[in-house]
Amino acid sequence: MIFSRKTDYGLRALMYLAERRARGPVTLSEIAEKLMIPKAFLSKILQQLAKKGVVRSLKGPSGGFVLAVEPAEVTLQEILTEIDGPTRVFECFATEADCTFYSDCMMREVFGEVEDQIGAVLARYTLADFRYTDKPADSTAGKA
Amino acid sequence: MIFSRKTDYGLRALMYLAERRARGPVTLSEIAEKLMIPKAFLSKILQQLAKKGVVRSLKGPSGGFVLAVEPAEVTLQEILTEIDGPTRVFECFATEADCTFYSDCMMREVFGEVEDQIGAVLARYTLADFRYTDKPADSTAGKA
DNA sequence: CTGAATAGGACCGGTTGGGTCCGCTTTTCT
DNA sequence: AGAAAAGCGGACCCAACCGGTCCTATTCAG
Ligand code: SF4
Ligand code: SF4
Repeated sequence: MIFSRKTDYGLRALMYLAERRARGPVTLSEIAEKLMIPKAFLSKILQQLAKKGVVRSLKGPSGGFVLAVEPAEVTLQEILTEIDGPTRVFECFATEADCTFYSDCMMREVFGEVEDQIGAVLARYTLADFRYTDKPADSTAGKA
Repeated sequence: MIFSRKTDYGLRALMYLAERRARGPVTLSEIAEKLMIPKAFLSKILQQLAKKGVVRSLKGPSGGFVLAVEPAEVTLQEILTEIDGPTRVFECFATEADCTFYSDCMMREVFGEVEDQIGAVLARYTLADFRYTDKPADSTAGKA
């Protein structure tokens, strides 16, 4: 599986942050709770994203995370790369010496093509396409 | 990584078998040796392929493996599916209850699209496109 | 100064990928 | 019939990785 839970968590968190952008930093706890993501784990993901510059993190009280990019400006491909590293479909593990096919390998070619196609799809979407809409007050909680 | 060593080994073995098709069964040992694949491991892969009907296996002396399909008739997609199972790019692990996005999830959509694209590429090739050509007598062995 | 917040390192249990071993069965050859 | 040459298949093994936890250090608002 190319895209893991981490991918999912990270992307969802970014969607959430995109929505709250205007309203200042959002705490880890809030995101984790609303999105039902294990807090400690999400923390790691967000830290990573912070280092890559996708989000900004503010310490101290009234701190939290803020999206640092324009949602429509960052492609899904970029995001996934920052979370999971470049999308690798296959990696040739041999060298010229231990693979008969090395010098003219069809597989490397085809798998390269596959990777390109994936990239192409992923590049067509931006974070702005992934909208978070707040739940309309949980139905089990009596409202009316 | 979607495509593993197993994929690589299996596909290479099939390429080899495609070339030797006319000349009767090829033994596991021969394939393993020529292709530099761990014998016991390759055995497993070929067994699997035999059960799926891609190759036929003959026991006893003068036995071995024979390709059971027409190289040009079987797509890369089919082959890889038999070796590795269906090409899964992402699997949603949540249910309606634990993911806020469930009912209208963009990710599932996009990842589905990605899978389709991969399938499309893979379906464009057949085993016949993956040719094995015997090495022209190893260059280190003095020939001239 | 204190408390609320992130940063980050250590650690951990389960799964899986890659691979081995060995005894069993089938088939052919003499 | 028996020996030898194949494949069959189950048990096992190891290392890496994934998902996740925990604990301490740091930073900053009030
Ligand atoms: S076949 Fe191609 S990809 Fe596979 S090992 Fe040989 S060179 Fe690498
Ligand atoms: S976001 Fe979509 S894919 Fe991810 S868990 Fe929720 S429903 Fe499944």
